[in-house]
Amino acid sequence: MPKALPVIDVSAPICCAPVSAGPMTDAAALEVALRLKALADPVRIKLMSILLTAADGAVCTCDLATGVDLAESTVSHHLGQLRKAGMVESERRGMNVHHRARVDALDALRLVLDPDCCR
Amino acid sequence: MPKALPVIDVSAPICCAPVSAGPMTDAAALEVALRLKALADPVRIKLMSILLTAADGAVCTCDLATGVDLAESTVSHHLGQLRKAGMVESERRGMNVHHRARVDALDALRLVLDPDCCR
DNA sequence: CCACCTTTTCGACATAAGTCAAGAAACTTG
DNA sequence: CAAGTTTCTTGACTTATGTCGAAAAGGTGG
Repeated sequence: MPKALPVIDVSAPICCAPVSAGPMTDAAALEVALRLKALADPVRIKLMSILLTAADGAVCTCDLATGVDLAESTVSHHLGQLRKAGMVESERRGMNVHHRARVDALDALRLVLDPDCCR
Repeated sequence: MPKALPVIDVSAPICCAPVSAGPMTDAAALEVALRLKALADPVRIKLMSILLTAADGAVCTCDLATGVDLAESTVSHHLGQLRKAGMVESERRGMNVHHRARVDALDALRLVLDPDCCR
């Protein structure tokens, strides 16, 4: 997998380089791929699902760990991936850290994947 | 990465299990993740981009290899991944094989990722 | 049937990625 | 400050993945 290193700030919402606006540059393709990779894991999809459907939209790490039935260190790792890709934001509340899904990032990603985006 | 094997027929368009329709089952999350994983690679994103913007919508393997500047065996591998995930369909035309993007699959995936899908 | 072209399959290799346990870090409360 | 709780980091391990070259498979035309 010898691939260019992810030196990109991928935590900001995707600017604009839809897959259907002409053949993509390598840089644009990498940017999109990095965000997709952050979501391309069953555990992380389930985490997003839990966050998106949570009552007040925010859930602490330990509850997420219970939700996906994995070690907390593993969940922390996955949350780090999602945060690095801008899909989740985290905020400390007392002893706990509450996480919430960034709907804007999800929307931006969906737009980039829209085949009709630029027609 | 000890994960359940992808024994799922992932080449059919996603049925319906949006991330925002309540906490996902493991099976649903896996199904979505497998399709995302197929797209979560810079080369494959660029291939999709080329296919989506091609004049008649279909491109042969060798032209795709030129487009991404990789060995044809590598491109064939990536196309296999995309095909297995239902993102591309391929058809033999004489000596060449022409590939085209499956817009329906892309649309289905975007719908599943829609936070407002079930509200 | 044979020479040639395109595509896929197969090995082999290097790198990336998911998982956990153990320990460090951040915070609260007595 | 000390004890307890939650979270993150680190290290180690196993498995998955992207890449290529070589060879096989599929198709065309003399």
